Amino acid sequence: MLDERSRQILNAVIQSYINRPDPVGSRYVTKKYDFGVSPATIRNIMADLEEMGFLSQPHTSAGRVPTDRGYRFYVDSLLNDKKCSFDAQIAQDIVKRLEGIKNDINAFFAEVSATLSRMSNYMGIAQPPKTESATFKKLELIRYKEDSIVAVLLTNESIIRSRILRVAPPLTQEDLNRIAGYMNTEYSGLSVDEIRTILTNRIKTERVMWDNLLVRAIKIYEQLLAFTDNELFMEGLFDVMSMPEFSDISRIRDAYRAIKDKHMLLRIVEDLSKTEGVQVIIGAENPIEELNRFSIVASTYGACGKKMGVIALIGPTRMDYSKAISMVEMVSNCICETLNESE
Amino acid sequence: MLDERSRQILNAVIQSYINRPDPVGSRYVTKKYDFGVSPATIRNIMADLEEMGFLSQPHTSAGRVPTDRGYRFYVDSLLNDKKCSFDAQIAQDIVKRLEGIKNDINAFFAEVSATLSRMSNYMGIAQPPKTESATFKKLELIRYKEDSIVAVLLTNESIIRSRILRVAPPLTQEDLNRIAGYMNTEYSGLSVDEIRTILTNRIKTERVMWDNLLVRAIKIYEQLLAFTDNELFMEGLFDVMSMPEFSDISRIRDAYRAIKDKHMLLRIVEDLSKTEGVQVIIGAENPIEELNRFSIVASTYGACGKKMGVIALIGPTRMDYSKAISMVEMVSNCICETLNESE
DNA sequence: ATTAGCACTCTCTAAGAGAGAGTGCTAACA
DNA sequence: TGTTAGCACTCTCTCTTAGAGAGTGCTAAT
Repeated sequence: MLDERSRQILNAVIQSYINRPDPVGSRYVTKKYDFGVSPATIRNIMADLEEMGFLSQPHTSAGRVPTDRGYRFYVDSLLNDKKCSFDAQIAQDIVKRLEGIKNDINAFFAEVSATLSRMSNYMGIAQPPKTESATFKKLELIRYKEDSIVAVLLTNESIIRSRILRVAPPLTQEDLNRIAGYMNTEYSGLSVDEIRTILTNRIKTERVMWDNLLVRAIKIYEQLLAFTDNELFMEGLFDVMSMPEFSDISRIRDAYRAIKDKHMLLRIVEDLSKTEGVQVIIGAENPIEELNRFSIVASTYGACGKKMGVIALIGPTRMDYSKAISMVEMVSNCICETLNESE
Repeated sequence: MLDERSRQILNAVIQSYINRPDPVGSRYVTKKYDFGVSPATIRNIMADLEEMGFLSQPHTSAGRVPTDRGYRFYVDSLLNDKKCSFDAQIAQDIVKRLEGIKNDINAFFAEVSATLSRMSNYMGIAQPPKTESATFKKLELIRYKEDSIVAVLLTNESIIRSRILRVAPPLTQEDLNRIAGYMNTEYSGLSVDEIRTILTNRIKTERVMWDNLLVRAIKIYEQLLAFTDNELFMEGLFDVMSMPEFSDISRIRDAYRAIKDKHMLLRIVEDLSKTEGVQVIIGAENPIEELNRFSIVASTYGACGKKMGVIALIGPTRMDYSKAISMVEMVSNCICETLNESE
């Protein structure tokens, strides 16, 4: 439905516009790209492209601007074509930088989001792996004060979760040791979430054989998991906001609030985490209205084939998709590499 | 040097300007505040105040705007006069909200900064207590993988610090227990920092009596403290940035970077933490040039008379100092209360 | 000491003119 | 039939100008 030349012109317009957010005119296209035809011809084709919904005009006598549909076409052909691969050197640098802090899962993913942002000038987002999907390694329970204990949960994925929990009635350190011992011998190697299911089933079927302590164990375990430290690291919000298309500060207020709102982003990220590989959400494709002028390039990451979380870049719809996609892809690979090494 | 009426007029101008950042004219003052004199008189006095450096004019035929010196005068007399005390109800609400999360020191101070920001519409900053100044309660060491252990440090102040540490050569769980046991029996109740000093001294004087393990203990302890999770929570950056005086987005770029830069803020906060009580830094009083158009209202907080950290509000120089001061004061008290209860 | 009156200064806004960029259409051309 | 040159037209942007409005400083009168 779109001949080769039209596609090339569409690409030319989009790339121009990505470089600088000014409407692209026919004359400019002939000057900058060598199609061997006159501006008038370009104009005709651009009019066609507009009719098909790939381009639009801010006003009658302005150049053309890509529509979301235009970007979509562009991105799809980008995803199908060759991947513009990244400099291996850069990847090495990132791996090296991440290597140093892989033992601190939060610092690690904070650095991931910072790296994404720094390299792209868009907003970088990194969701650390959920404790729930990690592999239970060890539980340690320590008496803290009369009515409170400290529970420390270790997983194979270098995730440590430690919390002060309220327990009533009080438990002795011996009790705690027995509970922890039970958990550690029985459940080591299962996923944190599986254990939760098993525990709740167990209490139904076995009817308090282990008596009190099993119940207490479950309570503690639940309490420990109740804290959703479902963090999301983001960096570079302001970089995006200071791009020329957002120079009118009043208009971006809502967008800012939406982007800043971690919960809202989390919802999107959760959706994304269902699908593997790089995904691109362009402008109004996003269900969140406030984000209609932004695009998201996201990818899941994981180790050993297991999806563990999502990283993403958020930028204006006219973002450099080619760069963003390859960057997200690369960083995702770096994460996998680093995580796998630490196994 | 300043008669009563002049002071009142200065106050009037400043309060007007705080409400809305428009230069304040003589006519406006007579209308809004009832001094029983004509605009001409006000003009004379304002001219005097300008001469003394408390007010200035954006241009010859505009109203007056307070200078930093004007604000300083205003704030000082504010601090000397009655404290505008806060609604006890609000304080109760805050205490209640904080109560629920006092066991998670990070969530706690994240909430503090959010509360400060939400209530004032300025930027709220909260520095959680440093681990170093907390009281050592217990150290727990757990073997994690061949060459790494998990160290968990508990303090009386509900601070948990847990890290994966690399240890070489490997240590058995027994070794770890001995090290932890040693630390727990010897040092419980001292401050985390004191212990550090004692340990290093000890190794010098006692010359490796405890042999290897003491050295290992010190190494682990140092390693654990090496991570400066000297966090600073901030909330509401954008609220400040979207105030009318910053409507020109390009001009606030540097300021944004300065404010966002936690390290820079940390330096200021560190300075502030030396002095007790509420402190106000107005505009250019701040050594950081990028922050010359902002003011900071800060206060230390602590429990049992011990200074533990700093909270602050950052806003434009025309911020509502009265409100900001009493708010910071109140929140500081709420923190103290909550922390003391948990002892 | 205070005030009314007045000339003056500066900003802000609206309106208008002209330049510039880019389009769509038409008619000619290969 | 696809391409192109030419041209009138549209819309934005910028610059200028003029006038309104707000507020001042000064002077002379109270």
